[in-house]
Amino acid sequence: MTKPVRVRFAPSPTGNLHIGGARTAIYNWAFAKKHGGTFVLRIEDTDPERSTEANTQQIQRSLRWLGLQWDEGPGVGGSFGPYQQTQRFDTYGKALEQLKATGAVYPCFCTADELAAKRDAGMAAQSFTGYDRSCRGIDAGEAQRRIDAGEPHTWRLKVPLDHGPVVFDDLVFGNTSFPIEQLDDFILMRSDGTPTYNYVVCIDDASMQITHVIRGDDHLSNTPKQILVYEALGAPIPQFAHLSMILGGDGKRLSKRHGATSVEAYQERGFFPQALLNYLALLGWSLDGETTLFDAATLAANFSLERVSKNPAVFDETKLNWVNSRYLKEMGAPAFIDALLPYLQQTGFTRAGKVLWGIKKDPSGEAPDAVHALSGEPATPDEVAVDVAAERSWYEGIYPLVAERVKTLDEVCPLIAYLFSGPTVALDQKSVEKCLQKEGIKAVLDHVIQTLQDPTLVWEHAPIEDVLRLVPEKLGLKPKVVFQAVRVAVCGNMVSPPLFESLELLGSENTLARLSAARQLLVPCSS
RNA sequence: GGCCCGUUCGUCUAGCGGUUUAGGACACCGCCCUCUCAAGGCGGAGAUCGAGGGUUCGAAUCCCUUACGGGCUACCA
Repeated sequence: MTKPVRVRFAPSPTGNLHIGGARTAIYNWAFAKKHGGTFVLRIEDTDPERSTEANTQQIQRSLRWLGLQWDEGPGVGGSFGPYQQTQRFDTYGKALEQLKATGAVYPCFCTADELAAKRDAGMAAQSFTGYDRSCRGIDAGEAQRRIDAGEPHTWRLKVPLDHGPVVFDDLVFGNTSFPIEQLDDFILMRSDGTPTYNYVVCIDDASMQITHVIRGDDHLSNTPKQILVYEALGAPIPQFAHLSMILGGDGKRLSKRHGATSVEAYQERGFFPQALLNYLALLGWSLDGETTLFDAATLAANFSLERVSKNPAVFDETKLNWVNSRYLKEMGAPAFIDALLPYLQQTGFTRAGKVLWGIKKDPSGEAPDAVHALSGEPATPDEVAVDVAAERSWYEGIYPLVAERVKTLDEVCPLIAYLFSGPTVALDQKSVEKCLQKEGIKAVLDHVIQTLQDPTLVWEHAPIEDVLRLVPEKLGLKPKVVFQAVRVAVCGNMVSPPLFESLELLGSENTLARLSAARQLLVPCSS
């Protein structure tokens, strides 16, 4: 009979949930699901300087967004709470009393300055730099007198010198061993009465009955210390699985200077949670070495720590983009428009009634020219939402135009801006020169206008294409010449989503207005 | 400095002593398709498995040494 699996993700709310933390959470979640276990969320907020409630909330939002719902923890409760360390200080105090009673700890009266000096000396001697255990030999009675006298002191673990190497079988790294003499009598309780990380993590994992500790490998070297605490406590030692870290493109630890590192940033940039989850899962784990696309359920059903890599992985946004684009191509128009709504609202694009009208407000100034050229009063998010609801099928028509052309949602609006600028469109100068200002283009536009003015023409992309294909034939021109001219005249740029579908969405009125405008441009003196 | 960990195409990885002329994916290059851009199809280039020693009939796979990278060495987590 093996105990039911209980794992935890224990972020410290000193920032947003970042890529590395998310991957740790994903593996913990998947491991729990795979074994029918419990996934616990615990907030490690013992550092009051850097921990904030806002970060605590943000981390939870990002986890939920990724679909990693915890079974126990903040917001959902559980029978091992509270799940925030700042609310568990009495537990740490009680455990310390137990350790005092068994003589596993001792008070240390060394000051921070004294410790620093000792450390420097050890460093200079090029040897062991841990605590020299000078207070370990202080007589118990004297120690008590000094404590009673109010002398500041910390509580250190009395490392059993005759212990022999601390060994454990890491589920990722395998058998790992640390010489006992390398472990110093580290502090469990600070002089201000707050507990240290290596202490509380043991108390919490023990009292929450965590069976598998899956965490970053920056904790690999801390593990022997923690094992000593478990032993002093007489508590069962969980299984450990350490995860190698995620690096930036330069091989250095991933940090802000590599660009976006928070889950929230990727959410804002238009990545899908399933795609991020999928990509992150692949950073250090593989399903079978062949499969790259899978959903959360497949991950949960197949996850295994044995297949977790020991090597640090470089975070490659290009591949994330590709994974995201695959999800985008599969999702279908309804889901796409739902996901796109916030971006439309931010941009202020609306399709007010029969007249298309676009408004762009881009304070960052990073949007392409086509977007900048639009002007007018921005539509409010509510107006956009109302418009999208009212013109749902029109909006869904956008999906096939962009689904194979963008990788993330934030690329969509710049690409479709021309659909929202009504009877006029901003013309890209270079495109005009290349595709419009050429011999014979005026005649082309005349033919196109005439053709499209046919009142019997059904304004849908297939019939539009059928009649327009006749134009180059009649004029003895290459189709490309004709269609590129129309594209620039109507879409404003020589690069755009598919032409005939665009004309359909634009409607005959706007299409013809733009064609006429372009024709005027070519013949300034003509009325 | 000490201790611990890691090292397969540019990147993520498969590989757990012979089935490997080291497989897949992203990126890259070419061709096809084509109204642009994409997408898609087909094909290509790309790792002597960090290096050097062993063990073995046989090693990317086991052992040792070394180089490089990373972590811990805090009254941070």
